Amino acid sequence: MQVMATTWLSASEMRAWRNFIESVSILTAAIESDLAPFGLTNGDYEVLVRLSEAENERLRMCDLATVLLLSPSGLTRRLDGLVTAGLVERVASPSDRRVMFAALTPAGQAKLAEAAPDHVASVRKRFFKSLNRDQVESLGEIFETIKANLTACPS
Amino acid sequence: MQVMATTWLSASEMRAWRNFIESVSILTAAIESDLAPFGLTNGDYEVLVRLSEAENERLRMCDLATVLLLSPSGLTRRLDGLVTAGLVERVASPSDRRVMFAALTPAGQAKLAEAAPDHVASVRKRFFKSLNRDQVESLGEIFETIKANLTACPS
DNA sequence: GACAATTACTTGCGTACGCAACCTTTCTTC
DNA sequence: GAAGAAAGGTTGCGTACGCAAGTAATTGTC
Repeated sequence: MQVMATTWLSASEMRAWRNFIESVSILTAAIESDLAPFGLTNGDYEVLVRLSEAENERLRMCDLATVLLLSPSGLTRRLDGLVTAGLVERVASPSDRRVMFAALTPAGQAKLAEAAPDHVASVRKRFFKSLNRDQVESLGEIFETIKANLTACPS
Repeated sequence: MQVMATTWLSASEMRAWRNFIESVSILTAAIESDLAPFGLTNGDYEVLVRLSEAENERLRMCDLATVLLLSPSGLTRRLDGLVTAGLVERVASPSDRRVMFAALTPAGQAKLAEAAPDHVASVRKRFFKSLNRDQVESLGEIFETIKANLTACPS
């Protein structure tokens, strides 16, 4: 499709790209497995966190899907599991009958409180432990930039 | 919720962590969709690249699984698709009859040659475009460190 | 040289998730 | 205020992949 002379990745870019890709794989698997003893997946945990941060510990499904970068159907199924586990409730909106809220239950709050310290420790150990202060700073800046660039050109 | 004295993530760490997580989601989806017109997934592409870099354009299944960070069964299925598409062949090893090689076919080489320029352009556009030289350098260093840390403590 | 133990790969099964299709409710427009 | 458009959510279907179990071949041990 693109006929032009290709500019390959430089050695420096290649190093960044491959290490990044591989780190992501290993990291998510490691953090996932650290979370497994609590009966939560990484995605489950994210749901609980987002709900706990929300007003009244509840969010509309579509808003939750947006912040989690999940498709509507993906969220529906993810929630099914959490509802079955009793950690989250579906609550109909009184004002708009299309809308369902996902609401944290007391059990969900308890589960999050139980898992959070270990999860934070896990992230620290897997991700931040080997980095110095400047690197953490750089990292925040770099991915803020990348995210902005990604959302700017969704094409 | 949090009753105990946990060392939470600092603001700086939080920023790095969330932007990182979100960038990964958006980035992989974007790159995946850039690759879709070629009939390849991200994972497919990685297989083709690794085989193209290997001696005789072939690798033992278990070695390929290792470099791709994929489970044996995951690789078996991934290869099924590529074999059906005619991009890769399974070749029995003459010296060890347990072993199967995954070997790039001419069609596979052609497909890679066809997709690579766009893929590189995609990675550049999505990931590197907004970063300066120093940031790319930092990134390489940071994820090299993280990867080393991850492989060092698999616990 | 027979019999574990190990290695290489595949298959059955379960889970996660995206897309497209669908239903319901609300908003818009005239 | 009725018809069409849009928004919110769920379901059916297909794909990806990990784990555990199974098969086949090789290696190690005595």
